[in-house]
Amino acid sequence: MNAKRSSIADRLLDWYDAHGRDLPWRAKRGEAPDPYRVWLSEVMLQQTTVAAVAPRFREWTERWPSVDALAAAPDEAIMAAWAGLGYYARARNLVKAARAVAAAGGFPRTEAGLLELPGLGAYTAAAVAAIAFGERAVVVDANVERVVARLFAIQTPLPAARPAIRAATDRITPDTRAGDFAQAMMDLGATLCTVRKPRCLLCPLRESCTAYAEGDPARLPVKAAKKAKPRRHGTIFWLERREGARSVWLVRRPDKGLLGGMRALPTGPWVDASPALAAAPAAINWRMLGGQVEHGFTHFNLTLALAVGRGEAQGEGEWWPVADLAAAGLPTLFAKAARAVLGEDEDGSMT
DNA sequence: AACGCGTGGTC
DNA sequence: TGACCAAGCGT
Repeated sequence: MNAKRSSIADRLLDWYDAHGRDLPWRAKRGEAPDPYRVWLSEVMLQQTTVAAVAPRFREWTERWPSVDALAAAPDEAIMAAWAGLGYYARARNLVKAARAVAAAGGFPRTEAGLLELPGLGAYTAAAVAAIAFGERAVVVDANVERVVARLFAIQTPLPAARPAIRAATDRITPDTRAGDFAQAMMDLGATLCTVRKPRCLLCPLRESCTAYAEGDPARLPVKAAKKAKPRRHGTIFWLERREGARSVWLVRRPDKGLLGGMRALPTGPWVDASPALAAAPAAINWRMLGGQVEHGFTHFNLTLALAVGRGEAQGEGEWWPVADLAAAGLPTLFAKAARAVLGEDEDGSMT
């Protein structure tokens, strides 16, 4: 059978066997995959780059080598360990899922069962079912959407094109090695069939690719226009106590919403106009620092003024030794603000 | 169905 | 250099 007649899946799997990436969560050839590592890596990789995840995955699995170990850990330790990775609902759901799995004595072994776990949606349930358990599941992430939209020259803009893309992916998914097929599609999307400047001359599927034949594969997939990001303003309060080791007042953010459940510096409301001292955690004389902190979220940009003061705190929170702030597990926004206050910021994010 | 939800890299 | 984007999920 020549290359032209062999299936897309066959050619892709041959390419994967020769050129697939060596990633820390992938089982070595001939070894059985560990569902815990597959699940953890898939959750970490949701909307997060391989480069960002790799070191965090290694640290995490060294500290908590099994789902039972993770299930036994305190919430606070898990949330702090997730700090900096973003999308903190993933960590909240990770805790719940780990305890459900530990209580059940193991992971569900089917796509439908996995879909019941918190934090596993259509993509992750299919990926874990295929990669960890060998089920023939149809795995569609942003890489697969791009590859498939180009292979079949699907012109419909995303997200309206999703049903057609899923159906096309189903048609080319093999009955065996569905997990390798999914990982191969993602490797292809990450290394050759990239958003900009795809390297079509190296692509094992070039002969089957309609977008390549038509001459401008980078044009696909078409995407709906995005809304402009508003800018909001707020104040971060850096409160130190007067006595004892140098300590700063930290609060825990509400479980739902932005940065939910994470340790944080107190903030006032985030509003459209300029900041004020509303909602300060102490009625003291605050000193406003000259610089501001800029931070971008998915759906808005934030400019934060920094108020510094000394005194007794009001409300719930804890005094945290400044020397040990790295262990508090602050989300990047607050870590950035702390650096600015402590004058450790050399890269110009103070404006 | 559209929106809320983080962060860092890329060009 | 700011806009775009990444192994999406929950509501």
